[in-house]
Amino acid sequence: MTEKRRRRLPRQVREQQIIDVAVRVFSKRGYHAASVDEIAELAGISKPMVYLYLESKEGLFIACLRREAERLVAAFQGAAQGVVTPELRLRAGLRAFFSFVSEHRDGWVVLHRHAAELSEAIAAEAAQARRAVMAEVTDLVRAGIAESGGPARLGDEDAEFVAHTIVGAADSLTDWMAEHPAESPDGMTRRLMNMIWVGMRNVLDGETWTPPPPPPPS
Amino acid sequence: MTEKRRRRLPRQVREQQIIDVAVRVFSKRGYHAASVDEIAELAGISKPMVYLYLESKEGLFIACLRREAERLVAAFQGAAQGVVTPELRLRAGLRAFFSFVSEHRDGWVVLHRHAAELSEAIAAEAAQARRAVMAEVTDLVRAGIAESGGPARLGDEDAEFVAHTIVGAADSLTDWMAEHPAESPDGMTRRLMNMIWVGMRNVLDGETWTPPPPPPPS
Amino acid sequence: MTEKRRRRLPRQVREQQIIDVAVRVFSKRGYHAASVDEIAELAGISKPMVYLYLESKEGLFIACLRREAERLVAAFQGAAQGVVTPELRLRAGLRAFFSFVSEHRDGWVVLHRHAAELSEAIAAEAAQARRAVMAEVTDLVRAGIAESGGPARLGDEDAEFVAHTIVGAADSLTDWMAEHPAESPDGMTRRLMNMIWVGMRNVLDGETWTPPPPPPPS
Amino acid sequence: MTEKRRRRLPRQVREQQIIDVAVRVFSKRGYHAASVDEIAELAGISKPMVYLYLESKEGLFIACLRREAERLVAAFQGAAQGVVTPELRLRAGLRAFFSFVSEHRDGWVVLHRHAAELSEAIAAEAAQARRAVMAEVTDLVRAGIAESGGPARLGDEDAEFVAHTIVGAADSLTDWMAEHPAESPDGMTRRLMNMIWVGMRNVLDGETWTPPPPPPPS
DNA sequence: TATGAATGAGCGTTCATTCAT
DNA sequence: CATGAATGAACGCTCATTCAT
Repeated sequence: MTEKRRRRLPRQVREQQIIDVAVRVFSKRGYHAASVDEIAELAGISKPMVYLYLESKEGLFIACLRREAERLVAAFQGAAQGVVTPELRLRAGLRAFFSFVSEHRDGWVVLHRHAAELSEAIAAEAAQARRAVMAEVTDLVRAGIAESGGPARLGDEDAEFVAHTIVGAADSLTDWMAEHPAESPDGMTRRLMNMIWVGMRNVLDGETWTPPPPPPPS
Repeated sequence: MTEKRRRRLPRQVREQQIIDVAVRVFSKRGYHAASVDEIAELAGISKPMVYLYLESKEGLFIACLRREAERLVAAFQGAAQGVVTPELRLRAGLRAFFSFVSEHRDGWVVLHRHAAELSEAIAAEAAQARRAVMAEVTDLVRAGIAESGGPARLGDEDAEFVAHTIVGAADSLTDWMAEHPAESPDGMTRRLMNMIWVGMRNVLDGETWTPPPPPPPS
Repeated sequence: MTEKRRRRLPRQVREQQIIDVAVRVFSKRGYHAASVDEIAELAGISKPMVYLYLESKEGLFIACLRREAERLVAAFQGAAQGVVTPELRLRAGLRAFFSFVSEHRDGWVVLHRHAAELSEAIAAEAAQARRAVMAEVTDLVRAGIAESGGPARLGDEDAEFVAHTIVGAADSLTDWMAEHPAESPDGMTRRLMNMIWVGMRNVLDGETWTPPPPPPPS
Repeated sequence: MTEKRRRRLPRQVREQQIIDVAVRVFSKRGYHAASVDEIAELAGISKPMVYLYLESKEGLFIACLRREAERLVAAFQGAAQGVVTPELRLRAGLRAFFSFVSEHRDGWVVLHRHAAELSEAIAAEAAQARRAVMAEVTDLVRAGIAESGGPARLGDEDAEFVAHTIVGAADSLTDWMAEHPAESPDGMTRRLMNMIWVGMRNVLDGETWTPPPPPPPS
């Protein structure tokens, strides 16, 4: 028998093991298609342990949500640490995001791509987790423009609009990144900064794009 | 029997009725949490009819996927019809997208936000549906820059990068839009154009954003 | 294969079959120890049918409770039909009870002997079923004494006390009866009437038993 | 650690503590719905202790059964101690019963109202416990009638019939008593003696109640 | 003496799917 | 064209019981 003898582990360790596995499985299958059986088996324990420590499938999923949200927020905050110019702070944030997704793709999927299939109870928790992430970005944006001499009248609306644009773009680009494995988080960041930095300034400065005049008939 | 006798309807009509309901239900519940029972009941027919016409739950979902993808692609194509300048074509495409989501939110959700919970068979179909949409946008982008005197050497990579950015931003902004019901598709489009048009030109022209020099020590 | 081909039966018939079996199983095992699996198997159908028709294990048990309570109350009422003197009405009621228990022992067990293990939801239903039976007896008692020239001041309390005595005695005697199979419902009734008729008159007439004086010391 | 450290207690004490709790829990929930987890927690010890001392859930229940039966039998015997006339001995026994139920309702429930849900092994034990109680009452009845000049030919059958009547009535009256909290064991006893004493004499003397003649037609 | 860690087995429930009419 | 009747298979969850310390 090559089977590993299950060693008795203290609760905290087992709990993290379970959550580690659960994030992977939830990410791969989605909430409903994931089965507690599979999670338990991959974690090398029996089902009742999962229930003993995490209460229910819902509880397990929420634990995953919370941990991954905390990790991502921590990544943001760590990245901005000590960076002074707003431009560079945004860059650092984006780089942190792309690094996080590179290294914790499952975590990001669990956090961001399960809205449709969740029970009301979980949906609330998920919304809050996503709001926490979005808030970090919004802060980055708002602080950025404020410090860089932007208009004081910057509204919440505009900042949130920009944040949604950036997060959505970044999220979508994780797919692109998956198809271009050579691309590093640094490269992604440079590309995306290039694409949005100027536009962001436009929006936050209140400049408005207007349709060009129709070309003169030849 | 006061109950209304269902009239016997030709197959095509019934099929569309079923798909209409199914899109709503799949959108609200997600693929796994949606039950064929509920769909049949809301469609006012018995379960075996669903299987007679759509083969299986998977078949039903795929039918939904295809129809909504077709509708969205058609919306893009209709919007670009007769519009000459690339800038305006992009604008028209975005406006079509936001209109589609405003009016067919369920369709968009089914198309775009169920990646995680799908069986392999469906996932392939879904990926293709999304690729079809992404291809439309990529074409818009590529054509745009080509006509507007952009570099001939424009790589597929860059165009796809930009397309991912735009689609991701637009997708994410549907959430923002849902929280700001006063905003019209036209308004959304102007805001987003403002944010990305210049950056897109930068990227496609090969200009690169570089980190600013560190501020001089005080 | 001697296995009987399951015939397709209309809902009402199947429902009664299921309840028939369920009463037997609940009676033998008690609510918690009874398994829906066993009930389904003995009924010759699959588990989902039970849930389709009876909603849940609780629903199934409540259906049993209701049907048996109705049957017993009907037996009481049928027995009293056309009997004029109160004494004979009580006798008829008791005879009906003993007949019911002889022929539907399981029904009586389900009705009367499961108080301890029921969920709050079911306990309420069970209490009501038992109250319905007790009410029949109380009426019998009250009507009896009233017509036979008993005191007008007969209180609800006394009538219920007597009813409890009679029902409790009769219930307990079903055990005795089970150990004396030769005894007929008629015989049981005569024995029990003999035992309680006079005492009942005493109680309802307000006569009170008093401890006899201590025997004179020798 | 503000938590009180459980003191190590000698086996006998712990055992009684566990049984105390178990009687309460079994009474409230019924045998199957009661969980060893709950009992252990309420007893303030860990589950393995329960198994160490009582072997199994069955063993625990049987221990409860035995202790409560012993207590009730002791109560009967203590009550009859030194009472000479049979009438008063019966009265004393009934009073002891009602007192016991007033003070140990849980014990009585465990003893008497769980027939339906017990495993064969336990059912036998429970039947024996109930028989022990019934035997006490039967003795009371038999002794009573014998001493008071009743017929020598008194059969076991009759005595047991009477005992069943009395025990069943008394049991059922515990419900009535629960709804009339003002009633004391003494009051219950007087009421019940009033109701059954004469009838009991009738039965044991061999007198038979006969249906009255039909009323003359008017 | 005492317990935290762990599990095999089973139960209530649901769901996609099919059969017979 | 249309459906009421029926089920195999799986899933979430719990429980009595034991092991290792």
